[in-house]
Amino acid sequence: MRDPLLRFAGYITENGLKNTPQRRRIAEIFFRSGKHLSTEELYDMVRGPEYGIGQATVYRTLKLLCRAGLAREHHFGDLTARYEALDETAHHDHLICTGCGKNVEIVDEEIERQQELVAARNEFLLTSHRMVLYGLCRECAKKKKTDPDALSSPADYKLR
Amino acid sequence: MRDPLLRFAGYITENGLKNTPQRRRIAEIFFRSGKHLSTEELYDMVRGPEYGIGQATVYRTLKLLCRAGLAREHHFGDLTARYEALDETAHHDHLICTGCGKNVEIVDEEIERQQELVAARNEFLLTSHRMVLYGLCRECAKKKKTDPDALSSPADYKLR
DNA sequence: CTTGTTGCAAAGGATTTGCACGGCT
DNA sequence: AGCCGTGCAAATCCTTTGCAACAAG
Repeated sequence: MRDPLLRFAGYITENGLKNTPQRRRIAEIFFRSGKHLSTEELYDMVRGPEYGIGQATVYRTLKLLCRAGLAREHHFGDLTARYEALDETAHHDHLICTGCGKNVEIVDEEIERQQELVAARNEFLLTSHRMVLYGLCRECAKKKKTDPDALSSPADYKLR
Repeated sequence: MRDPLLRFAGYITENGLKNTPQRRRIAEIFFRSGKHLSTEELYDMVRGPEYGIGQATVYRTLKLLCRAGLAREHHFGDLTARYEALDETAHHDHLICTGCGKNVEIVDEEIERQQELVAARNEFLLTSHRMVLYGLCRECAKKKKTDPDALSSPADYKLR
């Protein structure tokens, strides 16, 4: 059962919850569209002329998806949370350009292996992790050479 | 010049800012005390009977410390920001127990090296990174075997 | 003196919650 | 019928900002 929508439906019934049209619509749009949406972005996508879905429901459903293990909450540089669909067959980390915000998904077997090792060394049973690399993409690095002030500094980017 | 307080003073003068008693006190307490304080915790430590320091000043000073490269903002599981002193001679990542909240600082040369590689492979100039491993420490893993409900699930922990 | 800094309180932004209503089961 | 879920608006929580008084350089 690979389809996240089905998995969501499964989670719902298994836990005595209810499969409402709002939840279906939110999940559907969430899984279909790109990654790393903020609640507000998703809210905007979800509410059509014929749908009157409330913000609160979006928040609640996103949390529910997290609880179901189908989504994950991120805090990158800004203060608003962003959610990404979680497909256990395709875990990944992030590489973010602090100049233009470009967000590349990465995976590195070697790092994953090493993480397990570090955890074991500390007598921890590793359940998950989160890794974000910050840097400048080629274009922004070049731009920076031309006009150093054109880009906000990495330090500033991480400020909030 | 290893002392962060001196470095802070240096940053202040170099940038035409002012070395006020509030800033001195906040920085002093921040660097002396443990890691990963929230603004509120620091605020409580900073305001003594004889000091009337405002919240806003604590927020502002913490930001300033980040800008000076002497502190770093973190968002672990909760929604409030936590700050940690940054000593460039001792970068580290985190290993957190989702059972009891234990927070172990870790460094792994191999991982650091590999991160550079991954960035380079994507034509990124790496400036910094952040990595948090989540798991269960030995005690909590044991506890979980005895009474699985005694601990909040990792998923819940990460919810917010 | 000039300009940055502070404290307070008000403003802001994101997320949660109380509550009455509506809809599954 | 009973209970969960929804929408709305009010409430919270954390953080930022405007402003007048103040203090460092």
